Amino acid sequence: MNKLAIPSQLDTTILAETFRLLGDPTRLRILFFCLDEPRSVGDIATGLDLSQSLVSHHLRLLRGARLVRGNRQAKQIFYELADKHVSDMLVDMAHHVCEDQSDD
Amino acid sequence: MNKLAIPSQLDTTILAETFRLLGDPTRLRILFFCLDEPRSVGDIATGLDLSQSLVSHHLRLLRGARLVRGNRQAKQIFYELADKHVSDMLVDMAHHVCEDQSDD
DNA sequence: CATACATATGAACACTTATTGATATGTTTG
DNA sequence: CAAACATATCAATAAGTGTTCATATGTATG
Repeated sequence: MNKLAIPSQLDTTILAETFRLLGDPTRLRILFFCLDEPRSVGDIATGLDLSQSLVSHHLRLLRGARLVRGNRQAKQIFYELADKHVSDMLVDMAHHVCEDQSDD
Repeated sequence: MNKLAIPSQLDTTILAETFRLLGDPTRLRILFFCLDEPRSVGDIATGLDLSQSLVSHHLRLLRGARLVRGNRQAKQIFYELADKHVSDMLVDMAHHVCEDQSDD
């Protein structure tokens, strides 16, 4: 794909779908919480003060979009970001937004 | 902010807000359409086959988040991405997602 | 100043989605 | 195999959002 080419309508839809998933504060917090090390569902729920059910629901969406992966370890399932692309995306965007904070 | 620091809850909210706005196919198409050169509302509507009203509504949201800027030129108003940060963000993410397309 | 053109706004609707509470599935241990 | 623990799923609800249609605001021109 060219540097500044307008994505096809299909690509746009896929891209939007990814953005949409990242566009929820709870999901973003879950992602950042799993950024450094894999975390179990329970740890996420406790660490972010969310219900286990809610965490599981969000993880399903994130899993469906291949933004996270889960590895079972006995009874627990540890989730981490799917790959370096995803984590880079998050970190880059976080930087963009931080440097972007002009007054409103 | 540190490279891998977990953003504060406030930052997370702001970041999510930005992602959320990018998470709509129509808005994304508008943004990409204005990526190379400023475009009038009418041009956007015609070029993307959207109603003038819809384009205007979306532009208001994008304006509110300082993702686009509009410059009046006689009767028309030309919109362009707010700054290099925003365009870089878009291009970077587009690349990420393109390289990310594994089968599902 | 009236008309035409370009953009913005308001109300309403259909639709999606985040959250909760209850329950089911799966996994280990006694 | 039963009990305990961890995670996933189901159903329901409340809140948010994209889109449309009608109308208003603003700007130039005769």
